[in-house]
Amino acid sequence: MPIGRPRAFCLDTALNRALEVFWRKGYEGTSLSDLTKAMGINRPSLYAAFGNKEALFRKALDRYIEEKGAYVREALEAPTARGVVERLLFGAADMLTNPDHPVGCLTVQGALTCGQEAESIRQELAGIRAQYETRIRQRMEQAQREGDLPPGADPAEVARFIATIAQGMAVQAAGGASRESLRQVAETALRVWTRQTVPTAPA
Amino acid sequence: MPIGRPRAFCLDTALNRALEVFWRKGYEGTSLSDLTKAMGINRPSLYAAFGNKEALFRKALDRYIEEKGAYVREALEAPTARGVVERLLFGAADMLTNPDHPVGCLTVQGALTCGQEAESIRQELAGIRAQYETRIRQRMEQAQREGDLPPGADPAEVARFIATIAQGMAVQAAGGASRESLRQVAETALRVWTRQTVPTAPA
DNA sequence: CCATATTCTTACCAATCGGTACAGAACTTG
DNA sequence: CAAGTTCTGTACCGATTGGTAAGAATATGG
Repeated sequence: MPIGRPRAFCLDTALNRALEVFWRKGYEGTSLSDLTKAMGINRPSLYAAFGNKEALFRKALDRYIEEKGAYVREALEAPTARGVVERLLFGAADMLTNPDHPVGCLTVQGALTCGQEAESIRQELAGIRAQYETRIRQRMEQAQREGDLPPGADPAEVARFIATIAQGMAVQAAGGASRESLRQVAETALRVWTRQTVPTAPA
Repeated sequence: MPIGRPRAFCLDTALNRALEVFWRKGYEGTSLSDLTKAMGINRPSLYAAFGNKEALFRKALDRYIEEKGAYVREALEAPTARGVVERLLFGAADMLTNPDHPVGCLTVQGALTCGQEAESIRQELAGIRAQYETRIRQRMEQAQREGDLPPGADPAEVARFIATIAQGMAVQAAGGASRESLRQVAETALRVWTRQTVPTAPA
């Protein structure tokens, strides 16, 4: 046990509370008072433990990606390209509407736009979304090497398309879309999966 | 000409400037100072002419829908279902990346999440997005009556899928996606259009 | 018990937030 | 010209923003 007065709150749960608030209200929409109230601590405790609002957001974002983004990592490990997409889209539908936490996706609704002071947060989130697309593309390239994706298909195009649908689902979730409706979107996308990966049908 | 001191600025261009700022920074990310600076007027002039920040946003939103959403109305009037979708998606790709105004879609990035005070704006935007989907659905129902969409297809499902893609494109645009990449997404979606509208292929 | 180290609480900071009071300027009407 | 009306500019409002100084409180190591 470290020397000095012991911390009266749990870092872990406090961070979880902060994540929830940022998730619901976005970076700019969340005030320090919102945070301290939800975390059950005073302002100086927050600053001592997490730095400042921006640093706290980044820590919450790390946790979000680690925990709520776990399904993405698992999906990318599915044996077939089709399985990857299936897990990505249904995983998104479930995560985005999970009643155990706020709806939608933090990387989309955290700061899609913002004032000057939050610009670096906005860019970080955009970078994470870009990474998401990149990882799908790399997985599709692998699938193509493995003969799992037709040689004529464009992995980048497939990845962008899937990422766009997933991000659209995030917008839908932010607007209150039900899990069933998002699952239907995933189903629709999957129904055409095989066809979609073939750029041009031979005449 | 009305009695009293004449207004020293143009209502129309001032509103356009306001729209541009809200579009770039979102409702919460835009401050009164941002607005007055961009509009070239002082605070009391803004309040006298437009009410308050929220009323100004709503007026800017009206103009946005009227002008930048024109392509949606035109798209819905295309003769075939496929033509409708084609115009919707390529129109979105072009509008979302038009260099003459901010990138992305105001109804998506204006206030996807927010603090308490902007809640009514958030809901209004969500409602407009829902309307967008509804209008597509109604057009697909019409197409189905006209035999333009297979009887087995679900107009609501098609509409939701198209709306989701369009909204995903808006997120991509907010992240800096190029016009070409969004056009590619539109192309990908259209390539599978015919197949997609047939729920289950007969065995 | 003392010294040291860390956290907690209270109270505060300057800056900015959205919004407005007020006086003078600029116009029309008579 | 004078009266009436509306806009503009300055200067301000209370509330809230993110962030912190200072001292009391609580632990460990001696």
